[in-house]
Amino acid sequence: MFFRNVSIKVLVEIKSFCNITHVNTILQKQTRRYKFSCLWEEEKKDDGTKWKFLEHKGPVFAPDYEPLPENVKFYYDGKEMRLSQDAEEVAGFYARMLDHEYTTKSTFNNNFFNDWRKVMTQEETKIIKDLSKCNFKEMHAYFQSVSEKNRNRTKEEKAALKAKNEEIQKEYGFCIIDGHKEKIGNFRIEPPGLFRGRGEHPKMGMLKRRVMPEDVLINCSKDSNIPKPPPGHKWKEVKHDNTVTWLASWTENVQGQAKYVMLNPSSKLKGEKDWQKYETARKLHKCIDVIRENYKTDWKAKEMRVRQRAVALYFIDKLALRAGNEKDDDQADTVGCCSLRIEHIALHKEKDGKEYVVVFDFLGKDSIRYYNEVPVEKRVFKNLELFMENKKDSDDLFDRLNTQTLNEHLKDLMPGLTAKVFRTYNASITLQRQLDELTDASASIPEKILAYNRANRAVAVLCNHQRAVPKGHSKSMEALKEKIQAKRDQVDEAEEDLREATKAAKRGSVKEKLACDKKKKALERLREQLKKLELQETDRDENKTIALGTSKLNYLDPRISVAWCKKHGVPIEKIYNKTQRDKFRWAIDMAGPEYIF
DNA sequence: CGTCAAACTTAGTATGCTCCGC
DNA sequence: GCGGAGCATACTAAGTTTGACG
Repeated sequence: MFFRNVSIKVLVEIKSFCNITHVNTILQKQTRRYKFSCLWEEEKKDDGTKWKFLEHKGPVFAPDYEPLPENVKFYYDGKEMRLSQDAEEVAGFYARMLDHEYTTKSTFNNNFFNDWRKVMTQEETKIIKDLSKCNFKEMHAYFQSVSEKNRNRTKEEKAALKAKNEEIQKEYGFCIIDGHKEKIGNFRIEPPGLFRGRGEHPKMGMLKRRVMPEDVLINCSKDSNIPKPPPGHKWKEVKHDNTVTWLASWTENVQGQAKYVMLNPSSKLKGEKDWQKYETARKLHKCIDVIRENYKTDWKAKEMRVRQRAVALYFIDKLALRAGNEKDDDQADTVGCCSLRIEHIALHKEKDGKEYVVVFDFLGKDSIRYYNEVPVEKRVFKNLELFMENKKDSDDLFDRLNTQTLNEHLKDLMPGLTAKVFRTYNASITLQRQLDELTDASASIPEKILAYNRANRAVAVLCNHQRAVPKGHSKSMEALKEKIQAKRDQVDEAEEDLREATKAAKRGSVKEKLACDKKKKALERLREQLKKLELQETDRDENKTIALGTSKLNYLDPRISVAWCKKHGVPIEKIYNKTQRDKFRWAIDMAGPEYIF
């Protein structure tokens, strides 16, 4: 807080004699900080407007389809067949995925074949009636050879390509919003292809149509340079809605959902929103005890609706479960807290020596499995038994509860409180507590970084952030183990060397003494290297199925990390990479050396 | 009140790139 | 220089929340 106030004061002075848009780089950075702080300290205008001026060049469209070379053939029922351009393009989407697991699934194949036939000519549909008679192998091989060629591009080709991309980025990748140039997050329209849902998605394999300018809505200021559609085309509509933050949008055909072009997380607009999110979490910290008392009392409520709400909230708080909205059956069957079904939990009066254990086993967001054995209070256990009475496996556990009513209740407990705030809050406070517990102030920097990663990992475990085991993990572990052994041998050798040298130095001249010193240093260096390797081993193995990135990016208040770095003399670059530093610039600029909770 | 969809955040994976040991 | 592991980035699917509508 101290730092922040000083900076603001100083910056107000700077601002008083500077034109913000024309100061030099250093001042610009300072000015931005000023503007951030200022906007956040002031009551923001509460009229829902997100900007006053917005100008951009519109999105970048996917490149046109390039027909296959003549010699790449498609065969149906053993016979060569020339496909129409549209049919060929869609066939190509499938051919690319031939060695992917998707193409072994009947849902994927049926959906693809169905949609493929829709783009065929009438003659083609008359012939192509059975996917299993289609031979895409030449097409597949062709695409493989193309990507192989791309991989083997010369340095010059690569540089040229990079330059071209940068050109596009420069032109389309930025917008002007309220006098500032800001990076756009996704300025490229999604190219056509086959829909790849996660988990058992009923729509997997469906054709994702090519998006045309005629599908695209543009949002910008009336008085800005309105983006031009590609030659010969028109936008669907140009609007000037300053209550939203998107620059362009279109409706995707598979699920009928809107897609948006929005700003990069480094932008002020997104940064402010992020900051607000963590401020709400801090507010929750101030009343969490009351809220916990409150839901514990409600475990005894007369109304079943209230009891269910109280138990659900307990899970959300204790286990960091997601809210769990209802889903349609044209999506993968996944659940969160409110949508848990009887089949997703099992009750054990006693399990592995613990009393009142609830076993959770369900698929959550992205069809990631959540498995957890949790001892709970007796009262919670009894309530769950009650909720499960006379129900089928496929019935809702909380049949009197949904996310809307839960969030309405939360809003009454604290303004701005919703179910997901608990996830943010518990993640951030876990980080802070773990950092305090795991960091040894006298440890080396690599050891401190290991401590940070462990704290980060505790949060990832809490939030159930998982990833596939990296390909070749066990192999790379073995290699690392070998390296460690080799280093150990080196250390032993160096120790022996030093012993000899010490002996020589005792009776020897200046020259021998110097040699001895050198050996000492060499040994030190080797020991350092060994330690580093050993730390790396622990870190990597503990990490194999846990994804740290998601929590770091979305759940951990960056001010905690920044404060920890300052307190322990760890350079911020050791914790955050470039992208992350850009996103968290507001915290890096503002945070003092003290924690936030 | 329930339903729907708009708008925005959160999520894992594919791909590209860098850096390290050989 | 070379190859490959691992990191960074791009991509886009899948969530949450809110507010309009009937």
